[in-house]
Amino acid sequence: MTQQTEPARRTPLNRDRVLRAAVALADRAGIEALSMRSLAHELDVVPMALYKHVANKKQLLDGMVDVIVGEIDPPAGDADWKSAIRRRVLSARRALLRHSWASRVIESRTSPTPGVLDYLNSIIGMFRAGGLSADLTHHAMHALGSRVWGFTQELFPASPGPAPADADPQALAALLGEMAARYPHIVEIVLARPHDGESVVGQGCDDQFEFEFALDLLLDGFERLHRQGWTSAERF
Amino acid sequence: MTQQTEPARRTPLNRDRVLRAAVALADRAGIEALSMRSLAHELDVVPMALYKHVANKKQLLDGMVDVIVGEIDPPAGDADWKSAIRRRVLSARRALLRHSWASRVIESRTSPTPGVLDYLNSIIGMFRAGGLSADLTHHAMHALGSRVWGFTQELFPASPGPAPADADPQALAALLGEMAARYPHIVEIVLARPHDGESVVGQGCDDQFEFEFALDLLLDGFERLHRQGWTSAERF
DNA sequence: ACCGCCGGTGTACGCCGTACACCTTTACGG
DNA sequence: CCGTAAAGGTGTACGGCGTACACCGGCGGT
Repeated sequence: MTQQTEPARRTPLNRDRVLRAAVALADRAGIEALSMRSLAHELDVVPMALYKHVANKKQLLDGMVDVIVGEIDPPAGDADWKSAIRRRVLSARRALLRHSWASRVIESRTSPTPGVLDYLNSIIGMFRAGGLSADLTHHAMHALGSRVWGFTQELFPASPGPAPADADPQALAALLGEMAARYPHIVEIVLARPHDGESVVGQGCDDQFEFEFALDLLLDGFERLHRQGWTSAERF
Repeated sequence: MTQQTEPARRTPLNRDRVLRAAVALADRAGIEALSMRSLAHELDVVPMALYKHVANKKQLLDGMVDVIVGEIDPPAGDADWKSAIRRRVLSARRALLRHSWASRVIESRTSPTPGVLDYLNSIIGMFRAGGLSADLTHHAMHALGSRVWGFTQELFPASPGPAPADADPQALAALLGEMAARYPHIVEIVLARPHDGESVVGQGCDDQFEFEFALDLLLDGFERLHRQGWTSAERF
């Protein structure tokens, strides 16, 4: 028989399948569990096979970034520049939140990929279309920083100390006491959720609110500067 | 002779010497060249010796962060909250700029060290001393994000494409042309330095200016919200 | 005189990324 | 129809990493 009885022939790999599998694996097992070997195993292939489709691991990560960037909604034509940019950035945020590893990978990339450049180019274009000067737009992009991607560096990646979901509440309260003695301002701030829930530990912050708060503060600032015809030459 | 003729006995290691050597090595050779092995070699010691002084590499990096945080100037008592915070943050920036790897390490740390907590606590205290509510301060800290450390995620870590210090200007100009065709807005922005130097490629941005621009935009925003008695409950 | 501990050693394990030579399958031009 | 060359997958191997674990010399305290 010329046909192999084996379950047909594996459909051959290609760059796209590799990238998608990498994204899926990182989603499921975490970015630190993504190695060329583990990815190859996932694809039922020997590690070196991957190198026929991506040059090296850096390029793999770059490709994964572009996959995620491709999930960001295209700009919506209507609306003023401010809310158009706001919407787009929040869309980027949703994409990044779907892949919790993505922000860390974007941070660590050392040279921009075409997809990244496309996105940045288009955001800049939205500022310009809104009438902001190239000068102001330049500084606005810097001011946004990683916020154009919809994320901010978390100051407290998790609650400090051991995970909150362990140990008896006795010890937990004691720990909070220690914290309050040593870092009174931090504790006060962490507990500062205006009214409602008075759970002992502030159950974390509303990240979405925090993000929009800062984003709006910046966008409003840009708008104000734009209206008053600001140029960077003013501060000689 | 009971005395060894060898150059006496090596003064024994301790945690502090290890951390300082690690910082020095990272400064000199880059953070990616810092391994337990290379650090041990630097200290004329076998790799495993380090583990008598730091639990593992994560803790080594945490310790290095605390060394850098220790370089940040203490708060200066005089002056209003805004300029006091401004000064402190810019001092943090100077410390981080002295150790170019530090921002990346701070970003990647997963749980805060005592030194980090001290610093954040004191910044928060400065907001509170200025009269800002715990609520507003909370959001202000989030809005600052990594900017309390004096750095911002760079959008273009270097100029895109190959390093600028190579190849003939002919090819470089052609590359710029391609860029301008594909990413017109980016190119316009990059070249938008108000008057002076008209070098072909914008020779990079004035990072210090960009940082202060964004920092002041945020601080001014906080001040405005403070003056008008803003609380987060407003946006129900 | 002894013991215990502290700091430094040596060996080894299991990961990692990837260079390189090899083999199979497929596509195509003569 | 065949020969060949490319494309895609394999196997082996190397050097590097973090670190577990057993060990050992010398010093201080009893």
